[in-house]
Amino acid sequence: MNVIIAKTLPPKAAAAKALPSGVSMAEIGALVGDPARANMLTALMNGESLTASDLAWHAGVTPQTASGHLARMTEAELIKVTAQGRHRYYKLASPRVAQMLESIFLVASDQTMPRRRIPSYVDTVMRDARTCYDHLAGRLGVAVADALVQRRCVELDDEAAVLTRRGHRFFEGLGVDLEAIGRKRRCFCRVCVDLTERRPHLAGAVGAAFCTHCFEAGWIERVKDSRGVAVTRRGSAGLMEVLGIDIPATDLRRRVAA
Amino acid sequence: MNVIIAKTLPPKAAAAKALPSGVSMAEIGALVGDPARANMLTALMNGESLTASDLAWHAGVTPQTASGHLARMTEAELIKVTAQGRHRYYKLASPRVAQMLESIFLVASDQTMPRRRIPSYVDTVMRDARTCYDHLAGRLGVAVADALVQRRCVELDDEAAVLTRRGHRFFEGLGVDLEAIGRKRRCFCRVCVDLTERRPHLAGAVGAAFCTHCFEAGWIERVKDSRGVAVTRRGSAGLMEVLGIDIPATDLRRRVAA
DNA sequence: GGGACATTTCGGCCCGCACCGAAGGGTGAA
DNA sequence: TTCACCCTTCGGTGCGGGCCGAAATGTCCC
Repeated sequence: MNVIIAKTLPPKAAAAKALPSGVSMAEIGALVGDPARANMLTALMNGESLTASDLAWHAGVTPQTASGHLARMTEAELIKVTAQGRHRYYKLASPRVAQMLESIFLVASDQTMPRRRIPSYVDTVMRDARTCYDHLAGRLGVAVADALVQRRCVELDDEAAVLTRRGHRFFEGLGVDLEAIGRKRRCFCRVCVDLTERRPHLAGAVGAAFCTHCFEAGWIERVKDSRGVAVTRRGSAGLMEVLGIDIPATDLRRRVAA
Repeated sequence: MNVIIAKTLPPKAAAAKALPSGVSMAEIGALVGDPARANMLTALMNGESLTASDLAWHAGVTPQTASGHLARMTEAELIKVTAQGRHRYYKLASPRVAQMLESIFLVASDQTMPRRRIPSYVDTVMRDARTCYDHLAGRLGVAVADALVQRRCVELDDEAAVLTRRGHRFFEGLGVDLEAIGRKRRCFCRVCVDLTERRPHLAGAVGAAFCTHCFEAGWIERVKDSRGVAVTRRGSAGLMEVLGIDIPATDLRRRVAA
């Protein structure tokens, strides 16, 4: 042990002693770093629970392979499982995990944007409207955010947003229970940069509450096997009435025909 | 194209056609998923630029191995390189990347918290005060945030924060140029959950501006080979005077002795 | 009870890649 | 020019882990 040691002390040993360090971060990264697992997590990003078989299909692997992946992710507490009959339903363990995936997505989209891919039909639906774990995204999400800003219901910026007094009244008028989610007077929301639109939309508690409202009011419906959502006729009318935004009802005929 | 096809269409092919999907996310995850690279990224999380050799040391690998890692991460635009003489300085490519790493860290700390590790001296320094890419964290960061809230300079919640009018005056009194960073009247900041304290502290533009001010005023100094920062005597006095918080100057003697 | 189905465990194959030693540009100092 | 140093590329080794086939467990339904 000489002076040099202090500088050349094995970093790995040092890292092992340290708290949340590169190693633990690497474990999470490695879990997300496999295509099969990444596809599973992506499929779970809409906030729903899916069975092991569903996830195997999304990942494009056999059930036995998927089972191993799911066990590892459950062990690491990235996902949670609830047994129900002979099915086992998996979902993301927490909003924190969803937020992490979201941020990884965002970085990933930075590099993949340049090399253009052929937009598929699935992409079109996704671009129009989709859920981002618990809130709205895509053109719909951005349009809603824009309308809320224009009506002075929220003020927003690159990093965060705040619900104004007028915004409170607006959501209460819609029947959204702000007391349950919002603190005292002020109610903050997180801002989430939209992958496809490259513009901010509303996330956080308020974004989630509005999204829930849209589902409950029958304004939007989940599209099977996709993170995309379809805007119903009633939703199109409702959005126009409430926010003055013109979103045509999603044409599902091509989807249905398929 | 029949009905079955729509359901049993090879998911991998579908993913290839889709936009930012599991595959691109997996690429990023895989990069972060290696211990050596994760340690490098962790080392870069303080926002500084480091040479290839420094990073090799932090990763605990030989220079030639590190070189390969750095090339891959540069290629993926996770980091940026600037040649300077015979040195090559690497730094994180963007705040977005830093934010992603931060969120991965947060998830990673959730799982590693339960199994207690022996707190090393490095941990102690880190817990007291450190930088989180461009803003303050640790006990210092949380104390600053608390003091600002108590003085009604900011209002904050789990997701975001907003600088009040009084807060504007406070920072202007400190000589921080808010015009450069803040929009009109309102100025938002992102909130970052502290890894060690498990409580929110100030991030975003305002957090970064305050951190910069602390460095420029000589209140804090970087600790070599660590993300930790040391509070100077002047800093201790300054923080007491300005925010009324009692942070003793960091005792570096043990560090110097090493 | 028997058969279909969901899910898991086990065993073995094999590809990818992290690692290092050796060697080759490039830059700076003597 | 020569040496020292930083960083890179190349070649070969070894291990981890993702994959599937086969088979076991458990659940639902007839």
